[in-house]
Amino acid sequence: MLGRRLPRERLVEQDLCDLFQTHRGDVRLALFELEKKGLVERIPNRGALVRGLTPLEVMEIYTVREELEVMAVRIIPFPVHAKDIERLEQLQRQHSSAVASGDLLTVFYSNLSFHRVLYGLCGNACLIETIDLLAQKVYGIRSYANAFPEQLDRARRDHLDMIKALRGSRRDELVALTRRHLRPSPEAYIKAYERRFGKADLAPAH
Amino acid sequence: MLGRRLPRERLVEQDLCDLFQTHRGDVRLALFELEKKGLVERIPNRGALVRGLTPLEVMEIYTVREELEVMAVRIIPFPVHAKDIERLEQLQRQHSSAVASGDLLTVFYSNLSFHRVLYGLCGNACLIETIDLLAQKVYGIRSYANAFPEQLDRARRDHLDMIKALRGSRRDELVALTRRHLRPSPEAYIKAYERRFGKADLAPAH
DNA sequence: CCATCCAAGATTGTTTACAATACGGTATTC
DNA sequence: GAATACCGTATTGTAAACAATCTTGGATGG
Repeated sequence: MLGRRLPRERLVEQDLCDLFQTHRGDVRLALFELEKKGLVERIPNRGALVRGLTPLEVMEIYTVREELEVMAVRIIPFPVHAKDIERLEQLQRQHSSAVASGDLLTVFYSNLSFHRVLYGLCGNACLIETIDLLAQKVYGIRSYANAFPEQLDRARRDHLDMIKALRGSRRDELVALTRRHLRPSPEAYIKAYERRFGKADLAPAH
Repeated sequence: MLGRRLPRERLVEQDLCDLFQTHRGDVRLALFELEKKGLVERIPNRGALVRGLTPLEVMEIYTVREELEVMAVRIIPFPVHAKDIERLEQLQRQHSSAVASGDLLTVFYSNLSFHRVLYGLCGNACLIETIDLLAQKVYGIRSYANAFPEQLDRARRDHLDMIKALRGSRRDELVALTRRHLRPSPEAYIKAYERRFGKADLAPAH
């Protein structure tokens, strides 16, 4: 999620055991799980590698994400309890100061919490979980969008606007903000991808 | 999915090793995976049990399923290729004859294939995968709906109507059919649940 | 009679060792 | 000189043994 591990990089089980101070059983479990999430590619008897996403995959994931996140904000019961708004504002402040100080790890986590709480308001546990799952699939491309400070700042302002819309129970505005908020990430990734590999390549990454 | 294993039934690793002729490593992997899907509950150091779904969970899952399946049929490119229609008809015939002969295992699998091919037409791999994931979460409640032959027959007729709508490129009709097709399963489950435990109980299953 | 404690058994979690497989380089053959 | 066979190494996949934990049943004491 921070762009430290690059696509096609090998993930050797024993190395990960040393790194995370655990045994191969758990590392194995994690690798299989990450494979299911699409973040890791596993080749039998050969090992695991970091998996890159093609622009096509990214677009498809974001299409579904948009549908689900819009669905979530559509079913949030209005008006939202003041306590929930406060919780969001608190996370937003945390996110905001992390953006200001350039602490990308905290940016990542506070942004995550913000959205979890926001979508959590919808009350449908399955929907929340599914939104989370899809977000995880594209963790790896966040580092592209977050490379530009202006993108981070725009996200910060989106959050503020979302809180305002929530407070005023303006659902349509919230839906529009949700859609807008999702756009830049895939766009930044696809642009970066095309700069590197050219426009034609839409085949799965190997 | 066939109702052989009942909620709260224990799943002992060694027993499953014997049953599936494999070693504990793989059984362990499977149990963790099933836990993530919500079909199995794991208690650390104590073991795994078959997990029951509450009516609330079932309703939530079906709400999201409906959204996604409707999304899928909305983006299917029309007209559908004749070859794809034929493939669906073939699976529908298989399903139909399994219903007639009461072969529930084949009913299950041919129904699964039918829907996979149908939603596969939408072309969005992530959407297809997510629909599949949610379907898996409610595999366990199918045995309730399938207990009544008239339900099986209704499903059979739905499939025929869907094929007709596909052939005629009537999208709105397909959407309506998709919604209708999803209704009976959760209803049958919730009715059976209430008969057994009473209406008030909406807490998570233990 | 009830609560508590303890020990035996069952089960999961971890470690280790070993087997199977795939890759890369070197020698061999034509 | 090129293709191929071979072998050592690195890594994954499997098996077995061991340790940790929990449950159960009965004994003990109040």
